Amino acid sequence: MLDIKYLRQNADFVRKKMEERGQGIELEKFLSLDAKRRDILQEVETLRMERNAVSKEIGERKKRQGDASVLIVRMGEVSARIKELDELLKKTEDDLHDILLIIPNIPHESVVCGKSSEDNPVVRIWGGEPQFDFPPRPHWEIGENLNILDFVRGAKIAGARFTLYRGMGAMLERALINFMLDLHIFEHHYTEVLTPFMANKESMTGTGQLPKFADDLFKIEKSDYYLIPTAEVSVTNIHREEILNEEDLPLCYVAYSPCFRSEAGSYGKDTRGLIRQHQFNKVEMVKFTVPESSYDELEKLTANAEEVLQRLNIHYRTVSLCTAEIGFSSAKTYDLEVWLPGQDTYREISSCSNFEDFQARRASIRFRRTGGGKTKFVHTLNGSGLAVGRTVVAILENYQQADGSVVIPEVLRPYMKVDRIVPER
RNA sequence: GGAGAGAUGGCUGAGAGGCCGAAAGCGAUCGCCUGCUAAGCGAUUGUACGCCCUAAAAGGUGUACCGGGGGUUCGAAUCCCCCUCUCUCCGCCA
Repeated sequence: MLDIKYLRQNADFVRKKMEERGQGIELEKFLSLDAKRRDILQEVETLRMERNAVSKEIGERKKRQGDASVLIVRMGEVSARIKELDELLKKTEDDLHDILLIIPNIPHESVVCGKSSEDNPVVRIWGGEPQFDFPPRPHWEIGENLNILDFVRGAKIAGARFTLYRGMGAMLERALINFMLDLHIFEHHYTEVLTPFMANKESMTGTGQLPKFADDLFKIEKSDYYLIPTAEVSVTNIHREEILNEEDLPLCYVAYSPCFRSEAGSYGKDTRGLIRQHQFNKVEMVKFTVPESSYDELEKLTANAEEVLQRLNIHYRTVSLCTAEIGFSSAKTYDLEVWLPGQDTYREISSCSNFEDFQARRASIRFRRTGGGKTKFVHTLNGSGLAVGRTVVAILENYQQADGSVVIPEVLRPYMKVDRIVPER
């Protein structure tokens, strides 16, 4: 959510930035509602001032056994008018709020203006494509041949876009979760949290999933709960409606969670394999920082995510999303795209974003400077570190062997107890 | 699921229709005092929104806020209704 005063005073600039995003917003409606709200507020507050003064007078007259009936009658009228205006005010504020909640964040000045993923600048490339003396296969073939991924039974149990992991497949997923958590906890010094996997409407609104993206979420029937689409929701909302101390910042959390996404509107896209699932595992990093250091923290966060791929020794590149591609709540986002030889392409495996105060304002997450002063909104950041299912994909495809086996990356062997997954007889 | 108790500022905790943005204490900030530290003394000490002033702050002023929403009343932290959450007991349960 943008600052209402900022929006009022910089309407033209915001309009321009939204056009860069490819977003039209209802600025005129916002401005007229905003003006209307202030008109009503002035009238109703003047009336309240009168009511407060006269009510006091009534109390004093009654105490002195005086007659207050004329005043009481008049205040009855004033109160009726206040009630009328209050209703109008509430309606106006609700309408205003509705508009405010669906305006995206303003992209940071370093974000390039673009129209599609073609325009995302590549900022780094790490490693190189592995060479195969056989045609590399896609992970779904590798996984099925090894009998570690069962797409048919996953679909039987739940439906399309669900997968059953089996044997070393299940263990690989679990090893990756632990490897990533251990790295971020012990070497990058994040605090581990394990959160609820469902969240309420307030939390979903706080991080920006609601109200605009309700269709992307799974909602639990007959309740106010939604399955989280990312741990970003539950972790960021840890501090919703809190005032933090400057000396405690930055707060850095890491959380494992399953993620649930309806994938509405992506019918027919990535239907094979693990790439696009209704449920997938992710290790997520979340930071709460002071405004002046949030972009430094974004670089560190991105480096922390990249470290996972480097330790796994898998080729990837880092891109900076252009204005048309960054998410609704984000001011700047780096995507990590991992190389998938079986599909001869790069695929997103992590997304690291600085939301500046956009989420903090929605969720009312503030901090107080050491030594006092006014409270300010923190900056929030998050990044996948990494999407676990897609990491399994990357390992299967990058570490596949001619005989159909898959070598386990060095760093995972302590977790896996084996150095290779071989086909079952 | 049943029965009961509660929710007040950064924290603890009073207040039970008007004198309440709210006692007291703690904490914090500033100042004084003290050859260190501790103690002591004095002052200040919420948030949001509007308006005035301002380049912007500061400042002034008004309104709202005592878990959330409705109601009663000239007037509600206080009375009534609904909801949420917390705690205790019973039942059920991993």
